[in-house]
Amino acid sequence: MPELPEVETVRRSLAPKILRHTIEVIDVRLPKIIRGGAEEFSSQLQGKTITELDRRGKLLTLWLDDRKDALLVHLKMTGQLIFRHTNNPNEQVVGGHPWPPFDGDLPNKYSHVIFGFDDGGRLYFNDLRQFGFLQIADANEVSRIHATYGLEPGRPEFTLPNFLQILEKKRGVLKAVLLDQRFISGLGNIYVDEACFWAGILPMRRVESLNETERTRLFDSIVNVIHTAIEQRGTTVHDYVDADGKRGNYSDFLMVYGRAGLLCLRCAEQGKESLVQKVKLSGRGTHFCEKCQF
DNA sequence: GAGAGTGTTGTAAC
DNA sequence: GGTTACAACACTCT
Repeated sequence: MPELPEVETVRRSLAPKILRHTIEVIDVRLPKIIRGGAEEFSSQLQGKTITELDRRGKLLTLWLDDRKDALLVHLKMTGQLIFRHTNNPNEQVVGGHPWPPFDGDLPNKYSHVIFGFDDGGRLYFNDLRQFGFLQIADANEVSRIHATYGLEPGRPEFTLPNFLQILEKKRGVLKAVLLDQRFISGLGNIYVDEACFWAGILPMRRVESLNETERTRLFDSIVNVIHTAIEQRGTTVHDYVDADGKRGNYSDFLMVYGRAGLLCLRCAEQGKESLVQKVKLSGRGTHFCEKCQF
């Protein structure tokens, strides 16, 4: 599940490969993946150079040429952006470069959009569940979309005072609040559960019931979880890989997510015994330890 | 082999 | 405004 650390890892691994390179060929194999129509999409991208690679929350923004338009990419649940240099001599040559692309396992049946770059590089947008999308937007539209995203861990504005200030206005179940991208952007199911664990707070608590100490612990936990997860190049549960096709290592650091029925590691460390619980909250599988989260 | 579970986001309905 | 349900989808697990 690509959340902030995964999308950031894709951004970092992809940037050196495509920045200042020009898109020569676009192959849209599943038109419904393109928001706003596949025909215009291809004609608008043809011959454009990627000049900047931004991220807002879980949304990637690939700026084109003079920053007038951008290519937006959302990976949703199972999307991948994998880059390869072609090495198959039997490929047909189109526009001075081999086409169609083929490199070992790619493209596969989930490769819905393929970009061919001027240096022979290939960018594959794969998506098993087809929830992700690609979209061309002009600078105004990009600003409007970016503005819908809330305070973001890792950015300078993500300070304790700012966090406390916006939390003050929120009501409802903590899990739902933390998943709300308009409030805090970038957290998904995995990191919400992990942050709540580190903060020692139950995700089913209502935010209005949290005291200042708990709110501060929550802030610190979000910062630490996201920071460490980026350091570890994200979490791979099923499908997530970076632009090199590599898996993320934060899977080894998970304390509650995916550990239902297993011993709580923090309790075990303190000589206590408790099993990680799993319930459904806000429509999502929610993991916690009932002994060390309150 | 049927059915549930997996989770992001937008939308509808309460 | 919070909350729930559901839709998009395909694969894995029970």
